[in-house]
Amino acid sequence: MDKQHKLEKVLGDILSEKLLENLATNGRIEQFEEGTQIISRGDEVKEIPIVLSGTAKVVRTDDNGEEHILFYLNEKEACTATFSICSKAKKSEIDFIMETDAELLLYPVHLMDYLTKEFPSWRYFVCRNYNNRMKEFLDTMDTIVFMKMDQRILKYLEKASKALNTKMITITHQEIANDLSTSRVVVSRLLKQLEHEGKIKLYRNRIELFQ
DNA sequence: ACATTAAGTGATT
DNA sequence: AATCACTTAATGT
Repeated sequence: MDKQHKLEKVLGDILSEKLLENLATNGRIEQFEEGTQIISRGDEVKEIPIVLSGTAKVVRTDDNGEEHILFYLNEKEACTATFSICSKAKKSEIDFIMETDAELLLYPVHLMDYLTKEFPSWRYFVCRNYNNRMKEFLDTMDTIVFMKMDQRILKYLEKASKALNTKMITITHQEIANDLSTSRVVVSRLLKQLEHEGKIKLYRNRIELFQ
């Protein structure tokens, strides 16, 4: 199968004919085995990778050599981090590694400005990629907030306990939810969790604070 | 006993 | 974490 057809098959529904043509002539398609690393932090990025099949991961390695996965890229996805490098030959902030055997389209970075200028569907493609990342980002934000909510509830109870000068706080889950602008269900669940941890004891309309 | 309101749960997004 | 859709438990009348 020639390059043009392969690209058309994977990206045909989001990229225009002309753009595919350009990608086919200027880019190259290459197979990589699982575990292959094609970009390392500090490398000068000359080609932007777009995943055609398989999965790649973008990781950041810290000073201790610990790998932290930033995100995975599946087919039709390109690394947003490499977009930002754009025309300027900048150094990579990340490592780019194959999570599975994968096929990539590698496109010269110095031609990207041209793509952005000439092809609306390329701009759309870039936005779409940014969007995917943003969604992921919001998801992780949610989990971060989630992890903090139980602490917020505990703090809230301690504050109430101090203010009312009693360990037995008369309050409903709904009221706590309103004050912390979350839902009653969430409060109930986290309170239950705190109860299991032995930090509080639950009653109807009352919460006893240990400690 | 019955209705009302608070709290608990599982499944989904 | 939020929301939905129930279920269950506690209380008031």
